[in-house]
Amino acid sequence: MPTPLYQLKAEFFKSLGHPVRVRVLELLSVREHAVGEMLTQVGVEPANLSQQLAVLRRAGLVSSRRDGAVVHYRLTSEQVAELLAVARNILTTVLAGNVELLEDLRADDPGT
Amino acid sequence: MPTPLYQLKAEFFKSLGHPVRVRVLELLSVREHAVGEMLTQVGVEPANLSQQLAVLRRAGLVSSRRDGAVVHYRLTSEQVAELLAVARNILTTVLAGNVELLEDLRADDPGT
DNA sequence: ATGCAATTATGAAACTCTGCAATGAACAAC
DNA sequence: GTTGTTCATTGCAGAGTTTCATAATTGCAT
Repeated sequence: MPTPLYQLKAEFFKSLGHPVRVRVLELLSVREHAVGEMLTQVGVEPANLSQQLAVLRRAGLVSSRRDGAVVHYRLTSEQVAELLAVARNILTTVLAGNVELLEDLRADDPGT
Repeated sequence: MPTPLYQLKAEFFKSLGHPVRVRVLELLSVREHAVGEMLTQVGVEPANLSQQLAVLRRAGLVSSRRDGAVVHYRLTSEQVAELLAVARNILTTVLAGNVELLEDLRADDPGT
């Protein structure tokens, strides 16, 4: 298997590796959103949000459409919502594992 | 929704955002692998591979087990394989979109 | 023209990556 | 038991990226 393919896949995941970008994708998983709408939900500077949106656009994950003064964003594929769902499941599993660890730690009295 | 949750999700995706780490996860999607095995498949310095494995371990995506001199790695959850599959699908969609763009470009003769 | 929405430009701080050197862990040979 | 070897991990430092704020710019409507 060619190396550049792994590079491509890695770039793909990198584009998801930012809290604002994750938040945006979750908003867009529900429905199309205007930039202004997202601004109030996400709570970052407009310029910052634009930069993160640009990353998602370059990755091909979202597309934008201008309607008068406002710009609307949407997912390019519903599969992105599915990806986020699977990721959430894994995170749940992993964190559940950590909770067990914490309980083990609590039960592990060093004094006895 | 609390901000640290998005931070957590972002960290999760970040841990997938490196070609070596993607490659490792794909190998482990098939079956458990020893570090030495992966070394020959991935083609990076041992120290480098160890670092990438450490990232995956800290993220809770893989677990390791020592068997004599060699260390074996496995996925902590089969769901990781599913995640990679969904990602591959999205990437296919996105790249197909790009191919169309390229064809459009080719058909777009600026001379006429 | 003026104002509002969104994007782009730029630069400083923070973080990631990777090779090299050093360290640790298991095991065989002596 | 300790010496030598192999397998794997950790520490460190430089080079390279990413992030985010401020400032400047573009696009559209009034």
